[in-house]
Amino acid sequence: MALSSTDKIRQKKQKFLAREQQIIETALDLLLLSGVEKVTVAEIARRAGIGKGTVYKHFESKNQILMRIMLDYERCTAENLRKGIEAVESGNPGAAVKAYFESRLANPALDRLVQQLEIKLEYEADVAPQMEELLEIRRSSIAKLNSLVERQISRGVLEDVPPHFHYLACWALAQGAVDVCFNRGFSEDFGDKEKLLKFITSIGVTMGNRGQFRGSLTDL
Amino acid sequence: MALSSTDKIRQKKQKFLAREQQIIETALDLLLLSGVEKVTVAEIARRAGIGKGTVYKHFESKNQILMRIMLDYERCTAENLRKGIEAVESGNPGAAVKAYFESRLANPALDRLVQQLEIKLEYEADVAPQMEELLEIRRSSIAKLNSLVERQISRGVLEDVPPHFHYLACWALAQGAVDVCFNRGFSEDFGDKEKLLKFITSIGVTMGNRGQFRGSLTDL
Amino acid sequence: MALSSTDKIRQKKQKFLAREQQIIETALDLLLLSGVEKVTVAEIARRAGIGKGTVYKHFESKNQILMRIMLDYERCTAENLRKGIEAVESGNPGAAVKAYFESRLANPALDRLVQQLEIKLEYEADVAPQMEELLEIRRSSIAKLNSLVERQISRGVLEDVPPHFHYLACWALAQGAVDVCFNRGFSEDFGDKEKLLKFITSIGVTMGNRGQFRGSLTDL
Amino acid sequence: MALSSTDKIRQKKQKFLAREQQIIETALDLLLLSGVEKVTVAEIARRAGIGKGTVYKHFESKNQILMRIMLDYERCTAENLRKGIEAVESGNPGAAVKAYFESRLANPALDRLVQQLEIKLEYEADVAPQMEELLEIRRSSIAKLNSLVERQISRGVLEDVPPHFHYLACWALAQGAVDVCFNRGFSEDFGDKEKLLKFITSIGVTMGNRGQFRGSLTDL
DNA sequence: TATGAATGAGGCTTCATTCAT
DNA sequence: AATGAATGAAGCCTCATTCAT
Repeated sequence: MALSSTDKIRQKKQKFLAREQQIIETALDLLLLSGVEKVTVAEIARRAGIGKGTVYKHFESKNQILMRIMLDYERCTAENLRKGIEAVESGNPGAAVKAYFESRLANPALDRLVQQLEIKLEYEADVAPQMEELLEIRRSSIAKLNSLVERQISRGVLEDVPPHFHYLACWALAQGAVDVCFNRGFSEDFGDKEKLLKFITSIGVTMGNRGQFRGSLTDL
Repeated sequence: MALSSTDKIRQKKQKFLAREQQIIETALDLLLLSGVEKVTVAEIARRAGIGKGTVYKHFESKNQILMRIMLDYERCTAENLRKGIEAVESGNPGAAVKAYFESRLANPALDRLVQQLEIKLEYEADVAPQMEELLEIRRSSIAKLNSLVERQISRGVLEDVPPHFHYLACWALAQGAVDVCFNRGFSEDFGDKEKLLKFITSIGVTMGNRGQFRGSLTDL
Repeated sequence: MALSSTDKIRQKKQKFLAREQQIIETALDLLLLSGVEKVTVAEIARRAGIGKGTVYKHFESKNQILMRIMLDYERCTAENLRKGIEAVESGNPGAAVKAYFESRLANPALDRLVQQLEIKLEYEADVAPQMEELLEIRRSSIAKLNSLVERQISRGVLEDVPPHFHYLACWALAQGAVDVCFNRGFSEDFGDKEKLLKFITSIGVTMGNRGQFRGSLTDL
Repeated sequence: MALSSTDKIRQKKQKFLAREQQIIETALDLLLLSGVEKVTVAEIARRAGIGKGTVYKHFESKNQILMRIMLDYERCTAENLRKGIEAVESGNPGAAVKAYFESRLANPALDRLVQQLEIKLEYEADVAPQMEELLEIRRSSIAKLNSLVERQISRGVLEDVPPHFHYLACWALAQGAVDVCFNRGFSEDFGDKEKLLKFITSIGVTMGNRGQFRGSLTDL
């Protein structure tokens, strides 16, 4: 039953990577629980059941952990969007918007967290390369969206405004929908969040369609 | 021309209040300039040209300063909304939504700052009473909106969904519109923010109107 | 007996400056006692009877404290050298060298400490401006020495080698003399350090004089 | 052609010793490159192409590595000095001093490094035995020097001062000459370090000779 | 009343050393 | 024997708040 040396090494690497994932998940849990500014490296380590030093074997800095969470999320969102765009091309016109909304509203707490992380990390020098990578992902998504929207405008499905108006409006609504879920005073008493988010998604799917505005866009 | 004792006292009070306002404004400037987590009490005092100790004569804690900024803003928004609702009652159906959007999008940077302050202060014990006050303002606005929306639903202007769906969707869009203005990668290359915000406002004004969804709401 | 407001302010400033001096002196004591790498900011603060934070009201970083000690010492040495050069010009040919040696050997422990500080701080970014200032002081001393030595060479007092040979040799001997005082194994058993340093100073004063080498310099 | 068991063991020992040497050399390279306080065990291991744990199979602690470098150097210097003293006894009076200077100035960077290591390790408990060994080497050299100098004094070659004055002065000059090579501000602009060191060596060879001081030693 | 020096808890990070594989 | 992941003590620095003047 002896494992070969290669196997042992592979096993070790697996364990190492598993621990990395564990750090990220612990960090994520804590971030969701206590808020971005309350989480410390010491606490992450304690909760993950490891030493502080171990964290730094996996990540160069605390910011790198946060950045990793952001990047993972951004990649996931971009992938979902990509699938949605594909579905549009297969003849399902609302699919992209729907996919985007569902991707972001599937876990609003996480989405909101990532929004906050972005604010925190925006100009932190030690994660600049990763931030650039993130922006690159977005730019790629934008490029795809632009051509998609342009086609839909030329087909008369969407209002003839600059393409980015459409997807930025969409993004705005999704962004805001997430906030709705958490803001005290407005939403805390409403138990039917699910339905609300569906309603908002419906708006997202139809907004910007030609004819919706009934003349209110003449001044654009 | 010596001032009477009463006058002197009044003058002093005026000066004291003026200084308080100055602290708030300086803090606001710095918050907008550097971000919520970068501003220190020392810097506020320095920029306001007063001593750090003086700041604590006016506010019990740093959080109280931030809270005050939030409250001022919330009151202003609520007041604008109130005027909008009045206008609706004077026969201008879209006025409330328009007023609300314009109020929040007039200074997106400030709006965004306040969103962040709310996250930061959400569960800080030392501003709990003021936070309650803020929530009270919101509840009051909500009550007004609820009856307004109910009337518009019964008149067939708006879709027949729970009233809060309408204003929360509206709030979400406004919230998101603000974020659009600042997020890197999505919006940095677009110079026509003005028009974009008008476009989003247009969506806000028409969204939720009956007939917009063309059957997509059957499952609510 | 009431002090005027101005007096009070002045008194406060004095106290503040006195504390700054106290920090430097405490730091110096500790550095001499325990070695450059053993002294911590916490320890300095504790020994000075103040809080850690207070240290950072006076100095931007730990390195700045060390740099200050270096600069103070360098200025003092440069001033002593300047006086020595003046004395040379008043007709006392060995005065400069003697002044230099006496200045540095007056407190060998301090001189040695400063040598070590220089190594530590050499390429630390946060004290680069002050390091430049220190080098400027040295350059100024060098310029004076150069012209002095050139005159003595042309008068036939010193060997005709590049001027900097003379003062660098001098500097080397002083530098080394300091080390002699502290190196275990060589000097620990000798109680007559005073006389030894005088002997070395004598060498310093006469070395490089014309005729000393008796032909051993022909290959230069 | 299978190797005998004894041969295999011998081969293994060879390899083990070679690795030890490699660690020392890698450490030395790094120390010269980055400075005593910047080198970590991890970096040494990485550069040597071995694991960190392996380093600790060869040395009990990081300090032991540094100590070893010192001891190697000290032994080398002592050996050179011994040869110089032999040459003196063969009728070459300046040979000892010359050998000593040449030994130390042959690689000033290394000499300087060792000076710094000595400061660092001076009172470190875990290398105390090795430090004692080093001091023993020095004492042995000193004993030889003492008798040599005494003979030269009695022959009228050297000034009649306590013997250790002579070799300590010599040591001081060598020590300082090394520093001259590296100190910024004094030496950075001079390209003719070679000649300078020869000049200083010349001084070393002649200093302390009878008649040099022309009466300036009367007060000793 | 206004001030700003003083405080110290608490955060991030480094690195020599250990030990299970 | 060789490895390198894990550890945690220890260091530097920040900043909201207090308090003597």
